[in-house]
Amino acid sequence: MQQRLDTLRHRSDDARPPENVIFHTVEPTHGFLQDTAAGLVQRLWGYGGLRGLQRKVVLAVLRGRDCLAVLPTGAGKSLCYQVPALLLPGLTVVVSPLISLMQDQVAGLRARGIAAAYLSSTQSPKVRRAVWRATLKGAVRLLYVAPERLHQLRALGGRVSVSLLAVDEAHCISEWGHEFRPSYRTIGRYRRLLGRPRTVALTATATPKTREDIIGVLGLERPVLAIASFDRPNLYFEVHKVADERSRFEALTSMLRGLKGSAIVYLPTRNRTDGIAKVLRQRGFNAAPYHAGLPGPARRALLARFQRGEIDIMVATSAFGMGIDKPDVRLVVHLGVPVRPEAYYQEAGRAGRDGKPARCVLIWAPYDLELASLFTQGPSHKKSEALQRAFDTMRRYASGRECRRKLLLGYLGEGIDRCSGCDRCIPENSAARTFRLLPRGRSLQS
DNA sequence: CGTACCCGATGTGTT
Repeated sequence: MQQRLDTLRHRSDDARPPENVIFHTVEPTHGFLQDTAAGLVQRLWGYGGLRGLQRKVVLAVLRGRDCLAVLPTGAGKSLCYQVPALLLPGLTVVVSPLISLMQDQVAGLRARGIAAAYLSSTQSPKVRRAVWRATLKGAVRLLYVAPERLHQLRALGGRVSVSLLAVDEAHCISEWGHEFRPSYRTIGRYRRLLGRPRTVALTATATPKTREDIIGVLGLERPVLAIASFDRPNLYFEVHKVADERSRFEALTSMLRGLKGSAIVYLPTRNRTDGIAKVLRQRGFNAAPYHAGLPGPARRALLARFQRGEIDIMVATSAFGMGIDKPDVRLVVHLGVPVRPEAYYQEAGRAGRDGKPARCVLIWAPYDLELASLFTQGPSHKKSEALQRAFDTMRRYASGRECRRKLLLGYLGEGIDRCSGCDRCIPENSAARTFRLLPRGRSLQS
């Protein structure tokens, strides 16, 4: 509670770029042809055109269809709704989970001359009023809001028609909607209130069950599905079982000593994040802790320093996640066992975004499984069978003999022909050579 | 365990 107050207090005195509410307007483009969408992408983004599944989504949305897009980071999810937003008349409402994501998106759009805006608690009443005024005048093409604010869209009162609703990071409906951010499960209601505009839901990770949940909650009608492969051939998956904290720390430092480039170390609690970061620093590593207990400005500074390469190792809770896109993370280590495989895969997948070889390592001790099992009860001690099943998969991931990649991708609903590298399929030292994971002469096993 | 929005009360410093 105290920490929550701290975060709030620091948010207001935080230095932010000036809130510009003067909009430039891009020439409206008429016509619903593929050429028009491609032309727009060329003119405003400088890309050759739309890519595979991206084009599928854009065309489906332009034809008036609902759409569920499950595309990995880097596939260009944002364009899937931004391009239709510019080609359709009226307003596009984008539901986004984080203020920082809204700010990034709006800044990017405005840099291209697109009239985009967001509404959030960080804005002064003056700025918020200006955004509303511009929106009601029809001067805003894309309006970003958190789900908690959707009810305010009643104020549009039919004066502005919403032609497209986009739900970014739509997995939040399933992952956060039940306990943490219940507003996520009410989006469907506001969709009906807005006259059931065509709707596109986007996420990078969703199991078949999560997809059904998203479709149900939003009330998508015969949605077009655009689902990409999640296999990341350049990632090597490995698991190390240890008996105690001492050997766990030894395993961790031996990996970090061989590190070329940057790494993320994930821990289950803030306390342990602080502790491990401190000990690593004492041992001479360039590491820093990151979690939601730190004041907002400090978090932003840490993120910026990590992205500039001034911090090598981020020791973090799951707060270190959305909106991070550092291409050259060579190693992601989990100390402890996450409950949900999709969360594990998403965090581990922050390694090797540049396509070059990278390692995803889980270091676990038997008591980690008991702790994780406790978490499957949920915060209100409700038994969740779905969570139980998810954790069974993670237990098998940690302690079973199956191919790590096949298990994770299978859980995400994808079958694979062959594994490009995990400690069950390729012996570690030959993998160390293939993946160039370590400097010459070092053995992977400590 | 850990993830974030929202709002409104209270306090601090500037016009």
